Amino acid sequence: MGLKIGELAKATGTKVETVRYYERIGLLPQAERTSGNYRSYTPAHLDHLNFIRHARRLGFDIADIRSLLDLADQPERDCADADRIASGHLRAVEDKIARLVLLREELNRMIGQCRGGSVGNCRIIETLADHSLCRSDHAGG
Amino acid sequence: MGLKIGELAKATGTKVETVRYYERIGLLPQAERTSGNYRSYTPAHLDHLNFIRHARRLGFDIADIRSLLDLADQPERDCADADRIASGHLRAVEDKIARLVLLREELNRMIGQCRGGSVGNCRIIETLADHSLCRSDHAGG
DNA sequence: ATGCACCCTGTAGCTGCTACAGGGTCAAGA
DNA sequence: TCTTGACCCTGTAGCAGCTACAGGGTGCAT
Repeated sequence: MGLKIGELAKATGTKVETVRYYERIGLLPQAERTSGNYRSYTPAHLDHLNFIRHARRLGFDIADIRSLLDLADQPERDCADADRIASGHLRAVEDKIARLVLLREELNRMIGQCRGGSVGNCRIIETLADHSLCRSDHAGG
Repeated sequence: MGLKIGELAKATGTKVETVRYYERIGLLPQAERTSGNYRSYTPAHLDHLNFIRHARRLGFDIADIRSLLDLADQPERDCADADRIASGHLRAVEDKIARLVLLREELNRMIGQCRGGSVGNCRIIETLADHSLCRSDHAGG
């Protein structure tokens, strides 16, 4: 009657192993078993897993998803908790972007200085080997 | 005479365990040992580790750093190899930024729709639970 | 009876470290 | 000489979030 794990996986764009993993870590509730010991999933499981997958695609980590699922189960609770989790994640994403943008600039600078030729006078290798750059984070602050 | 591991670590802003890890995976050449079985590092090790740390700070992975170190050891080789590695990494960084920017927008939209109140009508939770969004990547492409 | 697609459990691997446990070494001080 | 304490050693397990086996069982069709 219920969905088999492969069907659930296909319906949500998840790998079978990942579904089992979510169950093992307690993110997805245990499924009933058939007489042959196959997992048998309900539409509620489908919703649950869709929620998880969507949150994962948005970059939420497992701990956050646990909290969000908890909240989703208690409709009377204050939305502020969900807001806090999402905003915290947004800030983390913004931080990551900022760090990557700096990185991109530094890489661009490095690559832009490479005028071809042999490794012996390659600016890329030189930059990486440069002593004065090696601990700029420590020297600077 | 040479540097002890703690001294090398301090001089490069690395943890002692990390230095041992780099040696174990063959990224940093083995050090001589003292009579008491302590590792004894040379200035060449210091240069080598500084190179590694700088490349790591720029986000290069271990495999790339291995290649870059290889290149740095062969000054007669064509710089294009170094350029290829660096440019490939740059592209990966740009990809990551692009994906995170999309993520940021989606998170912003989601959070912006939250008008407070109870979880029961929280747009954040609703968005995550929304079926139509759950496999948009499949549906759309 | 046989083949095949699917399911099961358990465990190891991925990246780049980090953090122990349980010991040994070495220089300084009492 | 003994002891303290900072350092060093090896080996192994843990983090996140899966992924990929090995080695077996189930269920349906032929």
